[in-house]
Amino acid sequence: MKLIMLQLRDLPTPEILQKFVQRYPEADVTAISSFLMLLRVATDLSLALDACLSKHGLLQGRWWVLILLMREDNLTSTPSVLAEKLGVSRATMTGLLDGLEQGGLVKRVFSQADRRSVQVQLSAVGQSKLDTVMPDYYARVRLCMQQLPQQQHAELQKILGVIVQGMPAWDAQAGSLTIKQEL
Amino acid sequence: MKLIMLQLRDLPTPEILQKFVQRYPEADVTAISSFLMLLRVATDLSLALDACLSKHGLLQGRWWVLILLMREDNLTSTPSVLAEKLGVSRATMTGLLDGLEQGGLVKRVFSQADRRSVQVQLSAVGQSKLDTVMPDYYARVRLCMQQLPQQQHAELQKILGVIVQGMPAWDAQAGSLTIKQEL
DNA sequence: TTGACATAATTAGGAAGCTAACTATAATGA
DNA sequence: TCATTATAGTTAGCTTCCTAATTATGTCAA
Repeated sequence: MKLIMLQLRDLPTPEILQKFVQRYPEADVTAISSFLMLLRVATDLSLALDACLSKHGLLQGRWWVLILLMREDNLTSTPSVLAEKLGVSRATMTGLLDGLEQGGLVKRVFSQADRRSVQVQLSAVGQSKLDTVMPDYYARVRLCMQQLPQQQHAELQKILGVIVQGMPAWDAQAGSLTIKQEL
Repeated sequence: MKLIMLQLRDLPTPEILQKFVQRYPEADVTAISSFLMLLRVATDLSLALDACLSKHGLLQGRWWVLILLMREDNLTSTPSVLAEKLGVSRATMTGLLDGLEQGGLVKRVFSQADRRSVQVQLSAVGQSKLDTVMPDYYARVRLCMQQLPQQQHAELQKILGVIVQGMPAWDAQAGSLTIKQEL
């Protein structure tokens, strides 16, 4: 499943929200505002991240692969596991690894134990690329978050946790409510 | 600029974060955790939205266009304005409108005032499609947010506002810090 | 008036994701 | 044992985004 988030430059004004509530009474203005702001801020952050990475000649997908490899003690993993952790298809991971291998940032090593499988290894060049990019990335994350006191971070993370826990409700019950709605 | 957010299924454990901090001392674990959780929750929400819309035969891009049109008093706008508000290129908007027009959800009307311009109008079919989709969408947003008390919504929106305001720092100063870092 | 520039929309071609099909290898069980 | 099924990775073809170029029209100032 492809995940494209649009930029939503134009959040609804209170007047517009009111207009929608009049037509659709089940709308909860507060919940909708939070939902839209969340999407909006996240897409802005993701765009900023893209811009930062592109200065270093990297794309987000390939960069996350490098990070996932660096997390491993032996700097090594397999395409399937990487795809799973990154939430992309194995086909997409093949493409990401092709790009990284071409740039010499990772190396594919064929496994003796299971000849279907491939070990992907972060190369010295890849590690060195991360050593250039990560300080820049971390500095930017720190800067754009620095107005937020420690206390608020905890609050934000708590709130996000609550939303995550509420997400199963999204799939589970909304359908039946809709049916009730349409009767 | 294309905006693809990967799913980041695998947030770093405290141990892994610690490992990264040791190599990159400028890393701020709290800020990074907030940053990653924010991206993670937003992508989950966006995926859930996709799933909801696809049940109604819609894709996110086209759906947002319908909403933008419905916000207008005369249900009408132009491709340029829609592209601007949605944060996509005009070329992409052409494609979105092609799809919507093919399904009869919008109508292109050539303007007499400015013959370069096209007026895009939400059709009765399009309005009726929204009348089916929006109650379902709003019900789901309400459900997945319902564990969050009103007070927390205000807190969340305040925090997101602070982050948005901090974002210029992302582009402005990180570069110089990086240079200092690399000396 | 008309030449230069600006603007609206589209078209053409490329990037990076997806699903489905394919190849090779491994595991299972009658 | 060996046919069936499962798994790892890749390839092929599609989608929807993008940028750049194109076409048509409008604006402005010499």
